[in-house]
Amino acid sequence: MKFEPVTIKDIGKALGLSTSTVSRALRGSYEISSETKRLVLEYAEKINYRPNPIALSLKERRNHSIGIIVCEIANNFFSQAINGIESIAYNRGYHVIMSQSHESYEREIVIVDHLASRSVDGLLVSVSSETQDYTHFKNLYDKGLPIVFFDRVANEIITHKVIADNFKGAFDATEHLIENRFKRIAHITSAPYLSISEERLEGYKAALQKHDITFDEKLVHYCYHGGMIYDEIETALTKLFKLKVKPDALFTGGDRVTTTCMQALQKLNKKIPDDIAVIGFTNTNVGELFNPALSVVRQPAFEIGQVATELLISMIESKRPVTEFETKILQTELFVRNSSVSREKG
Amino acid sequence: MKFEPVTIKDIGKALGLSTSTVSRALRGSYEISSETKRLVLEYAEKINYRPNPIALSLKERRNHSIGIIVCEIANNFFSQAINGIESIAYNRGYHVIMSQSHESYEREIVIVDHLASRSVDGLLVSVSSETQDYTHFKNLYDKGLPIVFFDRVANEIITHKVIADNFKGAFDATEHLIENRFKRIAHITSAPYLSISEERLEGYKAALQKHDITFDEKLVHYCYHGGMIYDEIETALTKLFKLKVKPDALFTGGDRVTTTCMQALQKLNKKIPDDIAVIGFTNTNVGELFNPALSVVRQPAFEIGQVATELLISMIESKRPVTEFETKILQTELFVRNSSVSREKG
DNA sequence: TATTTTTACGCAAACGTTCCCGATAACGAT
DNA sequence: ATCGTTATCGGGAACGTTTGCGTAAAAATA
Repeated sequence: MKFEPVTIKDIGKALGLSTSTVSRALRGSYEISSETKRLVLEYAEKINYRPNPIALSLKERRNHSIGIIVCEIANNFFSQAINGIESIAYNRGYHVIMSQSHESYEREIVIVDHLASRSVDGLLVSVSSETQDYTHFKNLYDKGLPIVFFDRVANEIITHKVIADNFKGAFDATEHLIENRFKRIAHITSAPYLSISEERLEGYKAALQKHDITFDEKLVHYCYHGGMIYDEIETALTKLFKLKVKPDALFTGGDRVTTTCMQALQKLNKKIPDDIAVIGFTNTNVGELFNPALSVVRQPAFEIGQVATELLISMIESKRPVTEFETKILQTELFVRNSSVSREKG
Repeated sequence: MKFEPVTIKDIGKALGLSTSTVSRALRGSYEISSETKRLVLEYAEKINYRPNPIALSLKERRNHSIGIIVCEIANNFFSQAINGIESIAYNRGYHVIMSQSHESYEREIVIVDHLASRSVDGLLVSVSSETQDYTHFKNLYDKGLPIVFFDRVANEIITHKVIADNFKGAFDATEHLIENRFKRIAHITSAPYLSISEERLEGYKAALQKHDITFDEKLVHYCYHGGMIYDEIETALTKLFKLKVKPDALFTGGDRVTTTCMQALQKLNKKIPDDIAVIGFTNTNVGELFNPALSVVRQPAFEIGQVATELLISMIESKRPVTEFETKILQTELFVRNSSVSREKG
């Protein structure tokens, strides 16, 4: 099934004009008589002519499309971020091409290669949780393909980056727990080499230190699949509850990690916040409907997407090579609800 | 910022061969000596040659990309459906280009026009809640652009469609409420002209009829923005509670409608299921974490996306015009939890 | 009237590929 | 020696556009 496109040539033939004249008339060039312009415009309108974007891309060596690589779309944070991306891209005349790495390094490589073989003008990337080596990005970037990282960034690559203030978000969440008299705060998070994991861990540590609580390695668990695999989370929780001195609170470092933890806690029959208090990084918009209402650190996902896209497009459209790069850090928001406020201790 | 592409011409120049020879060598044509092939292949590998997909698209008049139009990505059902779409498209070598109508008819028209001006080989569409006129789709479809509708379909257009069994899903949900002794069942749903709304309403009515409960128009409320606007939902609920004979149960017809209803009920201080029982169409995967655990009708979103994509690609790749169309109906799943089971009445 | 300027348009190349049609050489067959 | 084959390659058109350059006719100027 193919559909017969109407081209500039068809207009020319119908009107007895050359393609160049038609092209110029369409663009309103001054060297075409107004009479001819009228004729062309009217006819084009009549047969509903649309310029072929592929031909244009070939000429201009531009696609007017940007590629997005994220781990999952079905994730509150990323779907909101993509929303922000799309809102800017759309206004600037760019298409958005999406791919999911499903947290797989292998797949990320294939996708990058696939997307970047010049079918895309730039890349918006949040790396997979498996990714430790960034040469697949580096190669393309060095060849001149604009890339902007958001959320999970590749620190090795010098380009624009847009992230939430993960350190402060984690610090605030942890301090909030401490201020509510919780002393033994566990931390379940994503893969350790992920930039977000590191930043959040540092925030968590800093809050403990500020309040003279010694950091205990045994209270930190990394889930290499970012909460996508239930068992990984349940195992981590089980281990935590087997500790001689059990944790009385839990700070989770990721969207999926948080909700999966909640499910696992329910299954393990743990009462929140009595058995364990919970606060987590997540962008769910139904936290207040949970039982109990879930305290969360919320990232400005939509804005992160927007800012990243603006930076990317500025790179794409820049005439001269960009040499000054910035890392934008957007503030998180703390929503305190019942899951992190002890009824006894309060 | 642009990056200098390596073309078939560069290879030719470097090796003293014509572009045609290089092209043929790359494709392994039999009329090229194995020695030349080796040379070309090696050199291409060395300089990391990638064929320019844009040039190919221009030649083949194919893009190997499919457009998706949905109302919102940040929606459990759609993000899961897109997941399914992407899983198939990826394997078949297609890119996925996404757009959001944000439930706006105007915007849908712009998007369709934008996407379809031959930059896309086919369209996967779930129409916006505002859309009542389908000529923008019809025009393109008649010109030969393959379109497959999923979830919210345009019945007027004869093509493949993939939907959940909305009638049965609604029937089951309603009957479940009835079997749990609820008698006055309200129904809050999306825009009335949406195919899904109609199908679900019919299922709801059928269940009432089966159990000899007379249908009461006053118990049905349409939310034209599909739950995206909080006030619309709260207003509907308030009206329901002002009825002389108040409803004792609520069946919600959509992902966003359901979660927003839950939020509004919480704000209105209604106890579930004592004040009102709730069951709703939603694909949230945290329903069991709600307070109380939420009963849901779940659509096979991922599979719907997959099937729709398979049908679309089969249309795209079909040599002869497709004349036989099917409407695939996939079964929903009922998850009964506490929100729809009365403690008193049970 | 002869010359210059302006107006309005066409030709052809280019973007990167593929592919039809030749072309050239080597080689065996006649 | 001539011819037909076969193997191997190049030329050039085509996909739909844009654009630099050239040029005829018309208009303006001398």
